Amino acid sequence: MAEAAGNGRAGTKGAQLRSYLLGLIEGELKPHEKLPTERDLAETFGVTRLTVRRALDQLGYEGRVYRTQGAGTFVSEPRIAKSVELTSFTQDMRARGLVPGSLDTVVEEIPAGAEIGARLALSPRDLVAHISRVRTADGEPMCIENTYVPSKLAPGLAARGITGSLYQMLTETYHLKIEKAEQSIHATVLDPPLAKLLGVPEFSPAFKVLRVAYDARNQRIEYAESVYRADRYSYDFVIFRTSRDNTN
Amino acid sequence: MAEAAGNGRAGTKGAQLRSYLLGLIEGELKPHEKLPTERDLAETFGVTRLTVRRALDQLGYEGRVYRTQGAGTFVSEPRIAKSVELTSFTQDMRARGLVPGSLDTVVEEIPAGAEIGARLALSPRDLVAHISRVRTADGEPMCIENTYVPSKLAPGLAARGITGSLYQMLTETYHLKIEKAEQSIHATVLDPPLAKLLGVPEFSPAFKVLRVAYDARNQRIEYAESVYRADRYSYDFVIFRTSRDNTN
DNA sequence: TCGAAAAATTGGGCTACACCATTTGACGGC
DNA sequence: GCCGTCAAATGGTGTAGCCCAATTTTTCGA
Repeated sequence: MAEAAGNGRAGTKGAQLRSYLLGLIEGELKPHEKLPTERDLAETFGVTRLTVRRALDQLGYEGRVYRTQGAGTFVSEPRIAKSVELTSFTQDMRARGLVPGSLDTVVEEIPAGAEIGARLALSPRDLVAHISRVRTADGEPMCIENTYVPSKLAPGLAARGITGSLYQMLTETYHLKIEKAEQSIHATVLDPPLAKLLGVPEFSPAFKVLRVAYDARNQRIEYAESVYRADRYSYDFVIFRTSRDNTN
Repeated sequence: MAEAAGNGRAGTKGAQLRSYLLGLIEGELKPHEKLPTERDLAETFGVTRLTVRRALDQLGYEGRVYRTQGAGTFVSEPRIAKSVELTSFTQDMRARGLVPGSLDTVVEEIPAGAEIGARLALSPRDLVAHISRVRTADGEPMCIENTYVPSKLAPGLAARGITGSLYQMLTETYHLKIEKAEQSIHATVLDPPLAKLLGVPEFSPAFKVLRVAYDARNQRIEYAESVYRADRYSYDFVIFRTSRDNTN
């Protein structure tokens, strides 16, 4: 592995450290084995403890390690899945070792209308690119996706069409980097037409996911409504008790 | 100890700062208004910028503020719900201004068996307290909850019975503080008996949530299987792009 | 007058150090 | 041999200050 992401040295020291630690976690160490101490890591990498802590804290938040005061930092048991990270369908499938694809892709430019406009903080008259497609993994339908992107942020997107990853195109062509998203997950059942599209029995359970994605400047880039087959999907994540409120 | 018990001042400086900032966010400031700068906060509170940053970063992670380099830190639009935080049903309902309750509570002590044992990392023969109840909000059924706690961690729990919040009892009686949980959310439909318990039509959509909860020492405290009415529940959260991988 | 360049502001990352809180393990008394 | 005590190890919180990167504001010239 050692993805290293192009760029020889990888960005910050914290990021380098993170890569190294991920290597340890996925390579040498087994679950519940102890990582080097913060002070050791700081010394061997020539950075401060604070920098080490930031990297370890992040991994802790992602559920890859757990930390106990006085004892040490330990590798977590392997995660089943990970929905805490922001990924596109394409990334998600590739991470699972599946080949992502699309069926019935339709791209059009339409006025946002009331609902989509509200989601993207646009006037109902503003134009958006609407991408509708059935997403597949290894050729099998997995979800139905309707994505909306403000035309003024990505002019000509509708004309250009979508080949693979929308996120990739947004990044490379329009320099729009999505950094954050608000997601709302609902449970539903598939009505006959949707069930047929996904190739499952009518009234099968499904997830309906609404997502508003933002860039670093809190600008709304994308609104997406997706319907996922529940037999192939689950959401798995780690949550923490945040503050020290005694309000039980 | 003793120090922060009554907590007139709340424990750490970071926590005090957090409280103050939450006050600002929920009180004086409106969405998209600018918070004081890190340097200002540091000075007025007599703490370092690092301490301020930690508090602000945490709020950012929780989606209550957003930060833009060079510009400032701003209040986010109000959250619809929050599932990023670890709460008990009781806490969750109270936070929404509803009165939590229980129906048909059954508490028994049984051997863990294969599945529950695996979830709690116990031998199938080890005893667990099994609590089964229909949770209500303002008297209306909201979810069906089956909770399992290792008997050796909470001896006598089955005999003692449950009155209100299990989490509260675990904390106060057994000094078991849950700090982290792994949650897995599935979509399903309600079979007739469950539908009847929840007072909704048969085959209504629902969430099935599996949760393993840990304390600070990564000890498994609780395993819970819950079924929530989908018409009353959704999961809403904020996700971030974690690292700087260009692997689109 | 307006736009581009320069300066100030503000968050992001890091160094170096200090002390506290909890856990672990070794030592020693019984 | 067992168990309590105490010191060492380890993560948690905090101070003080530095430079960098992105954004916003100001300045100044065409």
